[in-house]
Amino acid sequence: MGVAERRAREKDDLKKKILNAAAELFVEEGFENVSMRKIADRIEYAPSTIYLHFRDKVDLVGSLCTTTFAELDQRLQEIQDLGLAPLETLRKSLRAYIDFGLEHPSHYAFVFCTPSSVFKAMAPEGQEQLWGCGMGSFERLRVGMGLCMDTGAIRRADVETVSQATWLMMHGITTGLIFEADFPFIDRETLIEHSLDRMLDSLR
Amino acid sequence: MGVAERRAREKDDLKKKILNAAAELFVEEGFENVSMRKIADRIEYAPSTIYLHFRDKVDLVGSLCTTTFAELDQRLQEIQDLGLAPLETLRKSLRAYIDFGLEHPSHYAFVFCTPSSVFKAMAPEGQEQLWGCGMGSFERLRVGMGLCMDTGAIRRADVETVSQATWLMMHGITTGLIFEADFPFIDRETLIEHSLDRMLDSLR
DNA sequence: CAGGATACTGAACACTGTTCAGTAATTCAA
DNA sequence: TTGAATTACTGAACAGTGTTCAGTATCCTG
Repeated sequence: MGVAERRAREKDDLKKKILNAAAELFVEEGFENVSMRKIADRIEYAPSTIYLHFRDKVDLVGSLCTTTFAELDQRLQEIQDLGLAPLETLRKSLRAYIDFGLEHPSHYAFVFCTPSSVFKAMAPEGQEQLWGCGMGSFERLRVGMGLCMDTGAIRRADVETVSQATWLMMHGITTGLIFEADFPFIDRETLIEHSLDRMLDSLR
Repeated sequence: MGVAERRAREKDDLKKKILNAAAELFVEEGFENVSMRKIADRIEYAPSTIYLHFRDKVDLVGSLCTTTFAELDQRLQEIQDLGLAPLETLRKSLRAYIDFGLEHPSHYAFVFCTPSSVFKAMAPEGQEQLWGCGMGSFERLRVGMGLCMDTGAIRRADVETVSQATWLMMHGITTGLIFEADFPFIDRETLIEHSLDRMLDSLR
């Protein structure tokens, strides 16, 4: 009775094929320029077939981003597992976050620079997954921040306030460097490291 | 021979009418949901008429944003004219910037969260104007920063580096609060003031 | 009043996301 | 080996988008 299994596998294969094609187009041309027809063309199926596997375009791209952001979570986990001093772990995590965003500008921009109204149309489960992914990463920041305070690496303050402000700044660096590519920024490495220095210094 | 003048005035009136209608729709529904047909409907003209006054949609919205961002520049000028201590001027300016962004989320998002490729299609003059507007504001930040160093209000450092990093952080606060409206942020006022405190403290 | 400039329009083109009736292929039961 | 039923997939259509352009209607000038 392996028929059902094979069928399910084939179904899943096509879903992955769609996601792959979409991912390619997404990084090649950005969200705005990805169309269902282009995706369908690339995998040689009719556009309507995609709708048998995804509720709509946002659901598809959202699913794509969930997968990619899981990678960020993994990277943060790995850094945490290194067992470094809390402040060092925190700094490496912040840096990893920024680097991740710059490596996946389309994904980052879609998740954080799309009006929330767009996501409201997503399937609740997909919405939950994407949201949970982001919240998981923020949770890591908050915990790391608390640890730094507990060990006296930074001065004691309201963890929530400090974490949120830190995320906002970090987000600004990422978003700014993604979209303002034409701005005459100084050397990117210098700019990021300087910003991190200041963000962490202000916590001491 | 006032005919030409009257005609020019009428032409300009219609242009303003278009801009007004677009501005309304822009704040009501955001960039994505503004369509040329909706604008045309609102002013009771055919969609094609708009193209007699604007090269394309980006040109129209860009023109809109240029006007709005001129207001920011004016606010910053006013703050500068108050003749306060350099550090106080700087802080008030940063705060004004954030407030401006939060008051005009659609404009801010369009200017800073739109792929630069989109602007490349704009008329060179409009592009120049919008760019100049943003650069003007940044110039103000840089000058203010330099003044703070000269008077010893903050420690001496590379003005360009410090200004760019500061803008990125400020931009993060603005963008983050605009798009992540669903995130359970703490009290907005507290969050902004705390962030400004830290940004400036790290410069002392 | 004729002729020319100007303002404006309607229809079309090529695209978009999305839906759904209908077809083709595959599997299962008799 | 058939017939029925489930499943997979498609083609055409709908309503929307930005944009173009031939053609009309209005106005101003000589």
